[in-house]
Amino acid sequence: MATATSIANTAFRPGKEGGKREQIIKAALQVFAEHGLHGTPVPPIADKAGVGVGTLYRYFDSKEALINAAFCDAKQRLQDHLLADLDLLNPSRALFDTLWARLTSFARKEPETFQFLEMQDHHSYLTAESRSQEQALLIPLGMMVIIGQRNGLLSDRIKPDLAIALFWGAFVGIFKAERLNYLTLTDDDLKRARDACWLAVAANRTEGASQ
Amino acid sequence: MATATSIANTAFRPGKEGGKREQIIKAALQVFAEHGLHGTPVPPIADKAGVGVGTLYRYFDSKEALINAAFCDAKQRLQDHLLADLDLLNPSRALFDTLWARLTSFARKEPETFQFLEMQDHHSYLTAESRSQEQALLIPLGMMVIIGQRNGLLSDRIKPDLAIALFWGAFVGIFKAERLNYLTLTDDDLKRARDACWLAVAANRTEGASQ
DNA sequence: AAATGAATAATGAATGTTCATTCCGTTAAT
DNA sequence: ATTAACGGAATGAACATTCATTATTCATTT
Repeated sequence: MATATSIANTAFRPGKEGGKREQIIKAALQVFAEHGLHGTPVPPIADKAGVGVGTLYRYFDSKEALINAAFCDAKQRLQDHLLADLDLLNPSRALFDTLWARLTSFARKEPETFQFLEMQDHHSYLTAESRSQEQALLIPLGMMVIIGQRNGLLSDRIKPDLAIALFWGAFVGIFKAERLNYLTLTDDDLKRARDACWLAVAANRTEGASQ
Repeated sequence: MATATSIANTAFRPGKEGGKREQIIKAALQVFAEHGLHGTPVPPIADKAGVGVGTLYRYFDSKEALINAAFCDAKQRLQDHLLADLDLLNPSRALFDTLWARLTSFARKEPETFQFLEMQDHHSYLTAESRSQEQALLIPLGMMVIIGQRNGLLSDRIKPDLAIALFWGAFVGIFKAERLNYLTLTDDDLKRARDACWLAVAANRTEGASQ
């Protein structure tokens, strides 16, 4: 057991042809998204990746390790896609629209990745390291909201974490509804949804109303 | 007189058919919510319900049947809790607040039930009948939104299904965030979140704006 | 009332299946 | 020819489900 582990760990050279690790992660993501984490056996993943089961275990110590790798990879890609070249310290309506557009294009281009990331049950699997990956997205967004509130752009009636959860939940909700065939989302629908979300979090002149 | 063994046994009142079916469904719900559908073996469910595995199979043909029963039961309870004595055909801000308050009290009183209902992976398990249960909640809500839009109370820029998905997603999102310890929700937070959601779906004078 | 036993309910060890992981014969690279 | 990568049958553990056995009920008899 210890021997196998060290072999897999020291494998800095993934065969002669790179990309196999990637293939496996990509395949894992798709199958996991479709059948759930506990729900998918390892062999189908290897199958989809076009490698043998034994090979898969050369690259990952266990199914759990594979899950964590897939999670980190997916989260990283989402972060890069969302935050690349974005000046979060200068919130504006345009910045909000950009974020929405990027979120949308991600959910459209990689629906399985998006679904995978929203699955409930990975949290029992994730290592501390995987969990911290979560923060890398949340913290910048949180700062953006704080600044937006200071600037008077965003409503300061709800705390930043809550605003993010609300917004994120709404976004996830409409794509989940589409996936389950409760509705279809046209580009126009997405724009209207975006504007509705903006109304929820933006500073609003009718605010002082008090509870 | 009976032996010591039978005395101990009769203390638990075995044999008599009491709400055993209910017990099992309730236990199943809790364990499923915690470990996921594929993730929970049947024996722990029987354990938690205080019955033997064989007994569980007296009441349910299979694990899948149990999942469906638990799902229908949970959905029914949510529906009853949300819609009881509610005049959905007369939408108003007050009605919206009532719905929110009921949703909140449900999520607070039965967090596992709420989580179970939002789990991604039941859909591959559900029978047609279980699925139709879904509609029993969605259809009345949809009607309410349609009427609200006709009345000028709700924005008609987004279609009813989308409004519901947005609102529902936001609600689920904030409770999910709380469950994962990304935030804590005070009663005040919940009211502010409610108001933010209202802004997202309510008719708004600044509407005609940008495309 | 107390006793009986046929009918019903409950049980958990036993069964066959599916899964994660390993192991070793084969293949490709140098 | 040597070494490392590969694949998939083989292995043992965990699982869903069954079934032979035990416990409980209750209508009937005494």
